[in-house]
Amino acid sequence: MTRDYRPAYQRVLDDLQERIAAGDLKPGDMVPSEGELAEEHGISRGSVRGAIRVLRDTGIVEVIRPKGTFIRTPPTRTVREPSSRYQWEKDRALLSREERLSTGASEKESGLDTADLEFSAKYEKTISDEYISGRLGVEEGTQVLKRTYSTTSIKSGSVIGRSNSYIPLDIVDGNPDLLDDRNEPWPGGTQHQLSTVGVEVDSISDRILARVPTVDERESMKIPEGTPLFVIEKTSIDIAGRIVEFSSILLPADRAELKYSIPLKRWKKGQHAGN
Amino acid sequence: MTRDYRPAYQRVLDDLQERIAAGDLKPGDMVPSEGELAEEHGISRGSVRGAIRVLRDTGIVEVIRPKGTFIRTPPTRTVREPSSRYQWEKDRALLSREERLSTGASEKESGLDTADLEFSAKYEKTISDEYISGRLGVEEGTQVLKRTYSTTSIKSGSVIGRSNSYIPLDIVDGNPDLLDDRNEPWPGGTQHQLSTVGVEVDSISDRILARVPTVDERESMKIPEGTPLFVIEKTSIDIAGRIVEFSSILLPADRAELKYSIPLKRWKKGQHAGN
DNA sequence: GAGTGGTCTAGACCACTGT
DNA sequence: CAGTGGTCTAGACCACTCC
Repeated sequence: MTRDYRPAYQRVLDDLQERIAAGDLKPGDMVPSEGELAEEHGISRGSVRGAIRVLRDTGIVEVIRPKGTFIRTPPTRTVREPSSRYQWEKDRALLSREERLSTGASEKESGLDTADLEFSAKYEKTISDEYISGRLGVEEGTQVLKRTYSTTSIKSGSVIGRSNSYIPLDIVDGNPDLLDDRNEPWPGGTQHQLSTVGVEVDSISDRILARVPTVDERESMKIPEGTPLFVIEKTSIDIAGRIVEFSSILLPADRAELKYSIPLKRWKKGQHAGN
Repeated sequence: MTRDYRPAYQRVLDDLQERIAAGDLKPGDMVPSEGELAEEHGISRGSVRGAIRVLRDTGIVEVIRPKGTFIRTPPTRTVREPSSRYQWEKDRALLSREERLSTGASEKESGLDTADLEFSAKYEKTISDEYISGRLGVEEGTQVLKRTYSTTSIKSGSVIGRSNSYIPLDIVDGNPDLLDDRNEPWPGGTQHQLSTVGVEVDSISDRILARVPTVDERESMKIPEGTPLFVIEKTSIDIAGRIVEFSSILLPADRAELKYSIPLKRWKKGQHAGN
């Protein structure tokens, strides 16, 4: 007689994964309750919970309390494509107000409906701490404009992205409109805002990290378990070589993907096939 | 009298986080054992385990069995900078064999020692499935060269990255050397390999996702709990507009960061300050 | 009131390592 | 051998929603 040496919770896990793979459990379906599964397998509820936790932590199921545990529907991903988006924003900064009004910034991201997006912004003057100073290349204690943005999908109630943007105050204080968050959403975005104080952005550099969200972030952005967070640190440099803006952008990785295109310089004629 | 309404495991969690924040528990230190913590707080071991799980899942502690639970030392991150790296690789494809030999590909990534890196490659002819066909823009069932790469840090024994690369076979079968993995590591990398069959890469597009690793990936790449996985889907397009290579690259996010620079076109003279 | 998952207890046995 | 975390049990009470 062959015994089954797998731990009890592993047997439940394998069983559920088989049912999902076989299509017996489809997205939206409720997983049998913990009590039922315990009885089915002749084990205690604690062990069943171990199996369910693995499925939750890998984003396969979602607990909706107190209804039950359900197979998750994979969310649609919003594509963020900085390599073309940043240039598009720069081109737009030269257009008239009417032309800029006709298209927004976040609507450029595909996969989502404009009408479904809710946008909020808050401005605040503050003093740069060690971290922000390092990123902006200014002295600690320098006055900066801190702008906090949040984009939410109304339908799903989930946050698409959230960002903190920092600009040295002396760059923007020539235009009082730039210090007032009632002017948001600003048609044309940051690059147009900067253009009103004579700043032309020359290049933008993105640093990308991924990590597990903190408990606070999970709750405030309604991120399900098993979903990492993209952290994009965006640095804008103007044609004089100054850092004119730094943003830290948080994107839940189950609803975002990033895309960068890198064009390469052409070889000169007849140059290929180095030996 | 004020009662403490937090769940028991939450109290242990908060306590441990305070001790870490205060510096009482530093990287490398052992967290008190589950039994000790249970006694300290007058609760059962099961509740203590709940607190420890949160810390493990957010990458703060690491369990080394059967020694104990320890505060993790944040690993050094390897910077991957595709926007300059791809151009650098292209430039290198034109150099002589000696010049190409003098510098490797992965050594361009900063943060790691060349001598510490172990590299392995395996080639295999195969038939493209639906997914790969879609990515390469070829018909399902087309013959492709599949190349599997793995880079490991010898010292830490952990995998830095792993990738699967696919090239339509008709592109490379003109040069038998390209079908033989004994020629790896190939000085100059993929772009030089392609140059030997007359292919000049014109642009490369990276699609970036992040997700929680599967159990298999966690074990084979020695990824600690609480660490997401970067998935980079890299598509190379040649000057004729053909897709000449597709790779899927896995990078554990605790030891990687990505960096992309986007140069912007200059405005013409006197063009700023659109109204 | 019935059913769900969240939390908790007080025990238990196990595999593994280091002394 | 002692000490660690991994697994497990058989109960229990709770807050919440739906009917």
